[in-house]
Amino acid sequence: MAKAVTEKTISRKKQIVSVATRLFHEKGYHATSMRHLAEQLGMEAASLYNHISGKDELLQQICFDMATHYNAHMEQVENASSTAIERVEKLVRFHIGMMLSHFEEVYVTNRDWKHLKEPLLANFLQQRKAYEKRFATLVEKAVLSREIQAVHPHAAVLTILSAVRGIEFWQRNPRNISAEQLEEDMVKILLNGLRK
Amino acid sequence: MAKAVTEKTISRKKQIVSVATRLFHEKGYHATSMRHLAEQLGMEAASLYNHISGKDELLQQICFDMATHYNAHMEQVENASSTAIERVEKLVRFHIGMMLSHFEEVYVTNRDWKHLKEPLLANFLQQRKAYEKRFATLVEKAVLSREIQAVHPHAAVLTILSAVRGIEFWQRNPRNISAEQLEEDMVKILLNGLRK
DNA sequence: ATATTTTACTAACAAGCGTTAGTTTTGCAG
DNA sequence: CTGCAAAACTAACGCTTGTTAGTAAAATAT
Repeated sequence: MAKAVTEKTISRKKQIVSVATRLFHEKGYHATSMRHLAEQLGMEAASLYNHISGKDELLQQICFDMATHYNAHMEQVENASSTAIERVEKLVRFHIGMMLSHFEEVYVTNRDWKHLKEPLLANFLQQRKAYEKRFATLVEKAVLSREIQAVHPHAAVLTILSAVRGIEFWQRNPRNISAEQLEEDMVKILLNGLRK
Repeated sequence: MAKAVTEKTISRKKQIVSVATRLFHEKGYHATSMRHLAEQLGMEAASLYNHISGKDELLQQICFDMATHYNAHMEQVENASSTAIERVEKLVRFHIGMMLSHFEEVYVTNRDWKHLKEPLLANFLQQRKAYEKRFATLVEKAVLSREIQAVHPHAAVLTILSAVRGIEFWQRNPRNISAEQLEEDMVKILLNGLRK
């Protein structure tokens, strides 16, 4: 054999996914063409197919990478020794942190997962649903132990997850307020909103 | 003259915009083709151009309709005789109501405004920015009159607007919880979160 | 150094896109 | 009933899309 699937092969592929993430974020999945993507990488569109099977795969890589990342963190939070409300706060801060440090991937996943193709679309949706369920269970525990007020756990999760998503507006216009203050204010509103 | 621009002409155009809204919501702006849109209306793609100038115009109609709607309501709230926090609550409930009653238009506007073409894209962004500014001013007044805790007004607006956007997840899966309870829980979390 | 594999290239495909031109049908006004 | 405008049709345009085939260059292993 000539070269195992090591370093450079992988790094080239990762590079492609990385640039694709940026373009998908800027223009959206369907409005991004393989030719434009190739151009940004200094190559021809046809050459991309030496590294990936098709445009689909790029979106898959992004979305399922995120899903795996989220699930891994959820496991970690569930296994930590904390009160229920502390776990919820950890999740809130994690999601805020992801929006700040992995903005483009999160953004693309949130907006373009709809364009995944069918066996994987169902898989993705199921993972997302399961994640929200685990999140809701943690909120429910905090309600039952009277650490927070009586809200429907699903409504709380919905509110939290989407509030955090709003950081995308801040990313477009980050001058008014620092990332740290945004995080603190957002945690303040959401956690104080849940408390009694 | 044969027929003024009345009833039927307008209603046909509105019908087109209405179906386009549904398709844009389902598939996104770029993934929706004029041929598919026409098919859903029982006509040929070319016939659409007797009613609209192009695909762009459909997106414009949707986005600027929403912007006008929002601005009109903002004016109404500003002129109402209420405390600052009451105004904020009115806005929160208005946005929740819009997500529930005009879901598809709001969704498409939120996601696809990026694809507006240039003189109008700038116009839209400026309107959006101005709206957020007016919203933030109301929050700031509530902070200054000590009705709510000291948060950065922009962070609060960001949190509120995006939390409400999360109703799109509920729309996909409305069995777990009623619209009314969702609204009450969301208002509870957000308003209680703002209060001291 | 040679053999082998990986990666890039050029050229082209079939399909789909938004849109226009020209024509026929429909439907209301006089 | 006639005339005219609105709204549908067919056909086609130029262009872009994702992707494949075949080949040349580059990089690696022995």
